[in-house]
Amino acid sequence: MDARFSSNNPFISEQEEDTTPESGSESPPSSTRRAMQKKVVSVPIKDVEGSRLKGDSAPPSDSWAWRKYGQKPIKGSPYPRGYYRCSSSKGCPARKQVERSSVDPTMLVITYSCEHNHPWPLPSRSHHHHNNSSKHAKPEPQPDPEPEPEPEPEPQPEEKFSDLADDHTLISTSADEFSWFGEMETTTSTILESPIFTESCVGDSSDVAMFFPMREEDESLFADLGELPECSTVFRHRNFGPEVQIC
DNA sequence: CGGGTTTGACCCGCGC
DNA sequence: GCGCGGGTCAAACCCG
Repeated sequence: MDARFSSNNPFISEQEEDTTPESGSESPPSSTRRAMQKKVVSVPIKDVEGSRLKGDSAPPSDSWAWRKYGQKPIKGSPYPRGYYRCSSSKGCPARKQVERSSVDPTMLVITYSCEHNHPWPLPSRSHHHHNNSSKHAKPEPQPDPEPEPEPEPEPQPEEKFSDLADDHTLISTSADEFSWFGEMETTTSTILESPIFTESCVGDSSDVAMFFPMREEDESLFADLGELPECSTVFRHRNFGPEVQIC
């Protein structure tokens, strides 16, 4: 497994493409085809640690809140695919699909989808602004009641924080995850949120409005993140520090 | 009580 | 035209 990690090349397969509006009754009569930016991120489930503990499709909850709205078994994959919608904001079109790699059960494939001109979800810090431990600040689902064949990838790790200590791993995960967002814009001193809120999807409704003021709270946000293993690690390694620019 | 997850059903697009 | 597969919604249930 080291090979995977050693592979400087992240497990991230970025690929943006315009997707026409899927079925869904969201835009029923509208023949408006919204170009959806799709990004696929693959991360070692190990990084996601909690996944196994809480559910198998528990993605590395970045700083955003996602609400699971569906799950379906995918043909060709022994694992089901979880559909998540951002619950950070009300009219957040951002969606996230989490599924396990059919080839690498140890890999978690997260597909982010966002409309070309829509507001991105914001850190759900408001949700966990008071969480300092490994409570439940994340939208992590409960134990996986799914009958997964589970090719037996990992033997039930005993170390829960060990992973957290693994910065390398985390970096590959979170960093890359956000990286794709950054690619939309500059990726120099921008953090995950910058690009996201900058142009990807922003400027729409009151939801966003409430986010702007948060700018100053960013520090607080990071403070919270500091408690979060994933985020904290990422930021630190990135040397980005608590400098977030929502817009 | 509120938020979130779960599960089944429905709908749509595409391929044959 | 039918079937398959994928995606989303909605109701019910559970947890905090």
